[in-house]
Amino acid sequence: MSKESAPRSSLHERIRSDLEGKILSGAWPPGHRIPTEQELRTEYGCSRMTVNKVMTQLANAGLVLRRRKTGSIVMPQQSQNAVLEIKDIKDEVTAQGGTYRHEVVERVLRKAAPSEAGELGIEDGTEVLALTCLHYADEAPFCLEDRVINLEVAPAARTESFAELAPGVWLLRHIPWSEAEHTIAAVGASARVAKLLDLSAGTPCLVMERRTWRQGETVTEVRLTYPGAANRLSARFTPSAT
Amino acid sequence: MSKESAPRSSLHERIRSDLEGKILSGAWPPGHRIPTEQELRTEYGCSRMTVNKVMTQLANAGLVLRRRKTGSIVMPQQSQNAVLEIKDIKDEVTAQGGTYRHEVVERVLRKAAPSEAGELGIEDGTEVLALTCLHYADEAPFCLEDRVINLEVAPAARTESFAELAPGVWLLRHIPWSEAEHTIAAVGASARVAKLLDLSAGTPCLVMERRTWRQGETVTEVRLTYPGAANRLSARFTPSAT
DNA sequence: GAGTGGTCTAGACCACTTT
DNA sequence: AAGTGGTCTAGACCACTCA
Repeated sequence: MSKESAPRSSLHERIRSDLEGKILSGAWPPGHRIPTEQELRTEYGCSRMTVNKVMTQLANAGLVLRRRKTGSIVMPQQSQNAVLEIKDIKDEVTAQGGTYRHEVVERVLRKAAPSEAGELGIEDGTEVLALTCLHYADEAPFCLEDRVINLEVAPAARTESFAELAPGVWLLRHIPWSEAEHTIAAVGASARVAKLLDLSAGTPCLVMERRTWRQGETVTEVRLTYPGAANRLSARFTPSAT
Repeated sequence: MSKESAPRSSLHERIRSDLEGKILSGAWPPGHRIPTEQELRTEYGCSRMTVNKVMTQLANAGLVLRRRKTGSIVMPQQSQNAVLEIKDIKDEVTAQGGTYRHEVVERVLRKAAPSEAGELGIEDGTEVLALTCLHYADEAPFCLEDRVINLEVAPAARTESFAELAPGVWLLRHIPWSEAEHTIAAVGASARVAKLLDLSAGTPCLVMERRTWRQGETVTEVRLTYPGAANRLSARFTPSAT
C-alpha cells in the first residue's frame, strides 16, 4: 500500500491535533470515553499503529488515561501541576535587549565542610570549588550567584577560570545533568547581598536554589539571588508534556 | 516472527535506558555521533521501527539532535531551560501533614474595567468574577489569592460559591486549560497583604501570577501571595520531557 | 545520486483487565 | 472468554540534505 499526496503535516500529527482539540475545547469533557484504537483506525482510515502512536503521545502528555479492556478516557482531573521554565541568566538579559556580562568575585578551592558534605550528599573532605559571581545587565548587578562545584564529578573545573563562560553555562557544556531540584523563596537582602547587589538591606529578593545531579552524584549546588522588584521569572507553557 | 520470553521491561524501554545511560554518563559526550538506525537495529537485533521509536523519544526529550543524511548526534548544548512544577495549594499543605482550609473573603460580580480588559485580552464590559481568598495551613493564613474569572468562558462560575472547592481547583475541573503563563517575583507586603496574611508591612513575599487560556480566550488570572520566609516553591525534575 | 531519518502499513502475539 | 491496549516486525515509500 502506498500513500498518494504530499502531507503538509504528518498523519499522526493531524490526528493528534484533532483529538487534542476535542479535549481542550471541552467537547470531550474529563471522563469522556474515547473511541477504541480500532474505531479510530476506521474513522481516520489508517493503520492501528498510527492511532496507537497518537494515543501514546496523548497519554504521556497527561491528556488521556488509557486502560485495557475498558478503553481510554479523557483524563478526569487535570493536574494543577504546571511547570515554570528557568532560563539561562544571559538569555534573560539579552532577550530584553540588555548587554550582559559576568564577573567572578571569589574563587576558592577547598575541602567540603562536614555540614556542606551532608547537604550535598558527598563525603567529608571531598574537594569542592566555591564560586561567587555577579551578573550584570547594562552594567548594573542584577543577580548574585553562590555556587559549589563537586570536583570529583567535574574535575575539569579545577583549572577553569570561568572568565569567559559563566559557571552555569560551562557546567552544562561539560557535565550533562540527569536530575535537578529547584527551590524558590522570597527573602530580605542580607548585608552581604545588599552590598554586592547595591541594594538596601531588607529589600525583598527572589532566591532560587538549584541542585544538580548526574547519575546520583551531586554535580553542583547554586543559589541565585535576584532583586525581587526588578527581576521576574516567567514562562509560558501548555499542559502537554510531549 | 514471534517473541519468546517475558520481557520485564519492553524492548524499546531497555534500548532507551541504554542510550540514555551512554549520554548522561558522558560516555557519549555532546556532539558525539550516534549510530544510524540501521546500525542500532543490527546491534539490538530488532526492527528499525523499534529503534526509531526510541530515537524519536530521545529527540523529543532534547537529548539528541536528529538530522537526515548526516545522522544523529548527542545534543551539543544542553539547554539550561528547566522547569519548576507548581503544585496545587491544598497539596502543598497536606503533603507536609498540615490541615488545610480556605475561605472566600470577597466575591464581586462586575464588568471588566478598560484597563483590566486590556490585561486580560478581553472586551470592555465583559462580565468577570473577582474573588479574594485566603488559604490556611493549620489555621494560619499562608496564601492570599486574588483572582479574576472571565464569565464569558466560564459562565458556570457565576453561581458558584467556591465554599467547598477553591476557585483554582473548581476551574480545573470545569474549564480545561490549553495554555498558561506564570510570573514569579519577590515583593514587600503591602498594607492590605500584611493585614490579610497577618504580617508586618514590607515582609518579603513570593508573588506568583498566573494567567490561563483556553483556545486563545483568557479563562482566569490569579495572583498568589505567599509569605516568603515560610513558604517555598520547589520541584525536582529531569531534563527529559517525555 | 545516495544516505539518512520520517512515516506508514498489515499483521501478529502478548498482557492485562473485566465479564 | 473476550476485549482492549502494548509491543514488535518486515517491508515500503517519501523527504530532506549532503556530496
